[in-house]
Amino acid sequence: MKLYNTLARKKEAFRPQEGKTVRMYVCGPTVYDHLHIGNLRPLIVFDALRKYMEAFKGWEVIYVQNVTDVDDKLIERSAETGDTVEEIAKRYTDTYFSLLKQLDVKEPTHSPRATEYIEGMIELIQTLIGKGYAYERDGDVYYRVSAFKDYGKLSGRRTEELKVGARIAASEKKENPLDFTLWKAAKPGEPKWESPWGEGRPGWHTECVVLSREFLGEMLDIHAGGNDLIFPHHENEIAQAEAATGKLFSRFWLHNGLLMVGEEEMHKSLGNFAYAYEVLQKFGPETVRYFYLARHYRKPLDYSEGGLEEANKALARVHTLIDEVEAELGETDGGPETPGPSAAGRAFIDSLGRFRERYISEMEDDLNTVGALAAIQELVAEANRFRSTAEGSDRLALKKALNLIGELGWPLGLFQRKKPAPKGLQDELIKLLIELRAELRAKKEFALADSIRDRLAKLGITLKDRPQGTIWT
RNA sequence: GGCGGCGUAGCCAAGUGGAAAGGCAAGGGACUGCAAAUCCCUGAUUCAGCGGUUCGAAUCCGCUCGCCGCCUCCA
Repeated sequence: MKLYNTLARKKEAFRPQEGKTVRMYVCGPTVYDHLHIGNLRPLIVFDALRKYMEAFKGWEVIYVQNVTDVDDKLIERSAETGDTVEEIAKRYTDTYFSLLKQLDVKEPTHSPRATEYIEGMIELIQTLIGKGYAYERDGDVYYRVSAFKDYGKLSGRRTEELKVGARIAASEKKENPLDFTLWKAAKPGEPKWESPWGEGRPGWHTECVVLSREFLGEMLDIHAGGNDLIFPHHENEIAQAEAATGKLFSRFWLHNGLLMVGEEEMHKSLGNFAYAYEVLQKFGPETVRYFYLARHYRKPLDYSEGGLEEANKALARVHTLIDEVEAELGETDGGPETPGPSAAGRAFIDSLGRFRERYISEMEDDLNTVGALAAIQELVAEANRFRSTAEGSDRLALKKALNLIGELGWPLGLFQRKKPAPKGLQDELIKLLIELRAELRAKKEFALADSIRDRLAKLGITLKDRPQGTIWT
């Protein structure tokens, strides 16, 4: 498949470096607050990529996503609330994982907490100092940007351009304003670990290098995150990893576009954000996923409730088909006496393969989920046409369409069928009411018939009269 | 100032050299006792504007206009 590689600035053919194993790392959250709705985009998009690779390419994806549980933001939060850094980290790590579950994001293979790998970070910093890529000043350690000749290769920046007029805070301790912090000496009351340079904590940029290497080795297949991380975060990761190992750090760098509100980026500091859990409460996880996947992942996406409502309607079109075919055909396979499909039935079944091919070619082209959804929508239209004309056992072919929708929807986290409700007394009672109502309708006693329909509707049961009979969902 | 990106129907949005996907909204029709759903039909002679390259351009090149992101923490 082809993926747009930020490092090459173009789409490139992707396959794992080794066999069928994909080593993939996605930058995770700093757990100082609930996620906002914009934070969900990489989680959903790269989850879809991972699941597509697993389901359609037959690759095994080792998916690593860090949890940053020590950071300036956590320390600030602790000072504001009086809770300890540990308490805050625990609280928001828990809400983070429950959010993933709710969104049907497959759990990462590994979700390392930064604080559990401090030792490895210290070792990396020592290696860098030993090779001349870092230096210590008063308990802080800085990376010597001038020592790494490829600095800027990901973001397309040159160090001589960066240093002029840079907004980087000048520090007398740094040799060069571009140098970034690898180890920060602890101030009183801050979380701290012992190190050769005294008590302190690692810098954020060091964390991802160590955590990825721990589980994925020295060369990753894919490193992904929001495009706001390209500089400086990912650039600084490359500088550390490649200086330490002399090897390419990641073969592919994937970056999603940001969520916009009006004409500007959604950001906590701008106060224009909505919390993810609030939006999920209002619209539900599947609608949120559809909303994101209906726009190509590299482009900016405008957030609006209108956009979510539209996604919800597009989604409903698919679910109507699924629910109604389920309601009509249920678990039946027609039994052994069922004749095979007619010519029309066979033509419909054959057409399904074309939608599958279209879906695959869209997904293979830099994860074009927008085109993939269009393929599914066209499949739904085709199935609806077939549904309005097919007769008898031919209608069983609709179950093949449902199976295909489920298969294609799996990587997207969409259109998964609900577990079949156990057949019970309720089922029988509803059938009884439907039969009674049919008799009333035959006698043109519509007022009573409508009353049955209305009262069932109040119980959450919708009746739909079809040429094949009444179905309920 | 440097780097990157965007501008496609009323709205959202794919497509990036060879007949303008899909969704939402709107109008007309079919089906229906009604309802809900579904189906059919109606939409861009055109892709911000202007030039150029090409047999052929929304797609490539140049210029202009409008907008956004990064260059400090950010997904």
